[in-house]
Amino acid sequence: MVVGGGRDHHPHIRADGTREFSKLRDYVGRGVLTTATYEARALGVHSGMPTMKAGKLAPEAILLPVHFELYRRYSRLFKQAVAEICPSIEDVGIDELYADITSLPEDSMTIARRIKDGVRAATGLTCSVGITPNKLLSKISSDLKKPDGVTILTMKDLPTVIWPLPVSKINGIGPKATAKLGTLGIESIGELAKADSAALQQHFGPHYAFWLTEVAHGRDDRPVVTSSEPKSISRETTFDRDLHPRADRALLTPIFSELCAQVADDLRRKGYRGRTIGIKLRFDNFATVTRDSRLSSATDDKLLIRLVAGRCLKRVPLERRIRLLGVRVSSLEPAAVSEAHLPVQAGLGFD
DNA sequence: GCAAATGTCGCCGTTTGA
DNA sequence: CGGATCAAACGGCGACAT
Repeated sequence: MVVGGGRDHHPHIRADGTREFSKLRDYVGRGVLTTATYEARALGVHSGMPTMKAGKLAPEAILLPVHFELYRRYSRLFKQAVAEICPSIEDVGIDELYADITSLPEDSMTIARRIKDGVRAATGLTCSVGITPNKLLSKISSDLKKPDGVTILTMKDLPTVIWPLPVSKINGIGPKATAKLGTLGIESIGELAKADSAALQQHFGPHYAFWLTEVAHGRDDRPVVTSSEPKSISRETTFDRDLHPRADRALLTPIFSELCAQVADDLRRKGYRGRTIGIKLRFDNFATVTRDSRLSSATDDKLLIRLVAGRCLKRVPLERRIRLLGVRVSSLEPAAVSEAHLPVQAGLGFD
């Protein structure tokens, strides 16, 4: 079974009230998978994979639609349950968190048990836990035994447990860095730990080279950050088909305006205004461009956002069909602080 | 061919403002 | 008043994450 797809494909309700789910092989569209069961993963399917491509690997898999409201509800329950046990928690997306448990008196295994029991009681779900000296190692460890696992490490375990792993297991080493390290003959974290410092600097620059060496030795002093303010709020959409900037203008314009309205609405609901308006385009060849424009004061007004976003769009050479359009507002400030009712300084006009 | 949505961060070249 | 200089701000983009 897999979850994802894109757009709204919902189970068909039969006459007797039972539900008929769609098969992955029947999917048509440009969506990607949000996740997949371990059975589907065994066939080479994984989250982020284009749904069409997954359909070729696992045609018999059942395709479920995404239910973000439900996931958010369970995310809240899960985090509340852990918060009952752990004093300091950092949010990392919808299904992960870091907790600083330095101050807890119990031993690591007891804490892991309490967390897992608490999460199960609150949600009915299992989770996997890594308990180690820092965030870097905990992130790797929590992934080692899945599902429903516990991994407890100290620095002594580094050579035997961490060093054999591929460098891509390190949070922050993605596909590009992994490939580049591979060309240098560095595949495992252990190989990275003993890699020649000068060679690393040569290829990655002094800053990133230093970081690579630090993380390869399991060193990480980042604190658990318990609160943060958003830096930007955005909306974007991928079209069912690539749209021509002029021939499909009648389709693009209302989508563009709707994205602006949604961003404005998100800003208001979350209590922010922003000074920088930006757009994002992705063309049929998957090349992505962005354009930003800064205002003299922060706004959450959809018409002003639309006006400025429209000016950004005029700065992009439109020689290809467009597959994605996005609108972003950044340089955020709390709406309470910004002067709510100053006269708007820009002239308004429709294009 | 087939590649979402949302967000953060760092780098770098250019612009701007003392 | 015209440059030179330097730091901060801005804007674009790539990499990475869930």
